[in-house]
Amino acid sequence: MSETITENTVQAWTNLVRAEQFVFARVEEDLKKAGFPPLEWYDVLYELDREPSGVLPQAEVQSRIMLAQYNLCRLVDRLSREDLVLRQPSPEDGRSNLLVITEKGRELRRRMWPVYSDAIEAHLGSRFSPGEAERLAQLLGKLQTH
Amino acid sequence: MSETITENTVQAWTNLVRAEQFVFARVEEDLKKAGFPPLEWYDVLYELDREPSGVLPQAEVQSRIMLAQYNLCRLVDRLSREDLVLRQPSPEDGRSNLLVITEKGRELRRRMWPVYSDAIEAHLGSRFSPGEAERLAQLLGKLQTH
DNA sequence: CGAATTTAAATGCAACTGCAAGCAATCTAA
DNA sequence: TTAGATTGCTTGCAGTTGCATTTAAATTCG
Repeated sequence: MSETITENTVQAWTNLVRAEQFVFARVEEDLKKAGFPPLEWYDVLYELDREPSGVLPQAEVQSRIMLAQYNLCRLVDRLSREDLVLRQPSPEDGRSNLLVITEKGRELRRRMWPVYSDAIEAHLGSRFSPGEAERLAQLLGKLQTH
Repeated sequence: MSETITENTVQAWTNLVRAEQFVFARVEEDLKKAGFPPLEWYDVLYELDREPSGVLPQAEVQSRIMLAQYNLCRLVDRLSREDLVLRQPSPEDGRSNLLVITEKGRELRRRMWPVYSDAIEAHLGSRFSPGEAERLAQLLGKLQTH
């Protein structure tokens, strides 16, 4: 038997999907216009750059950003082809890769951030009061755990 | 010069993207497990099915669901290959297609809905009180206009 | 120990997407 | 009216994704 579902829930679902697509597309568009790569590149560079060592196991990166294993594998192919990241065999675990951010990778991330943050502000932040943004973040936070 | 951006805004952005990906993936997974096609198929069938006539111009469908023109074109290829939708030349405008939902298309949409709504309830609705769902929908609604 | 399982990563294939270009019908404005 | 722009749709190509499978290393457990 099918569970009951309220109109509010359906509306929240619909708006969640639409709002995300809408805002995401605009933010990526702004980055692209500025000559930058897609956001998933930023996500990987960000995770590595905020490690003081600049190193993380590939599997750890995968668990932090939301990307299937084979997709991260191929994203790392692209990143290392551009010398933004190095892929090294782990000395501790023969199955594992270590990803190392390069200076070029750190610099790209650094240059992307002003454009990225402006885009977030323009397409999301500017539409909310501080209290609303906080409340939205808090409500959305409830959706991200099993 | 780069605009200022607040921590709350960044958090709202991050949670928006993560929550949407997280919930969307789970809802699609449930549909797939039940042997159903991707959600975009539902979106098209839904727009047509709720028209009493079951007919809409392709361009009108495109403006209602969020899909690039060439992607809708190819989605309609797939839908019509499965006899869920018919693509007819418009008698009014020689450039335009009319999309017509078939009985098979209506029936598929009807069968998908219980699985779909259960998934929305399980992955989104059940995590909120009615007031929270309403508030979330309202906040997200502010993001969907130019 | 050592066979069976699990984990990390990579890859061939088919399907899907984005981009740029194309075609044809319609609209616009001199 | 008619040249030029716009609109609706399609398509070739290159790049990306999902799925299923493979390889190799590490872990589990009888």
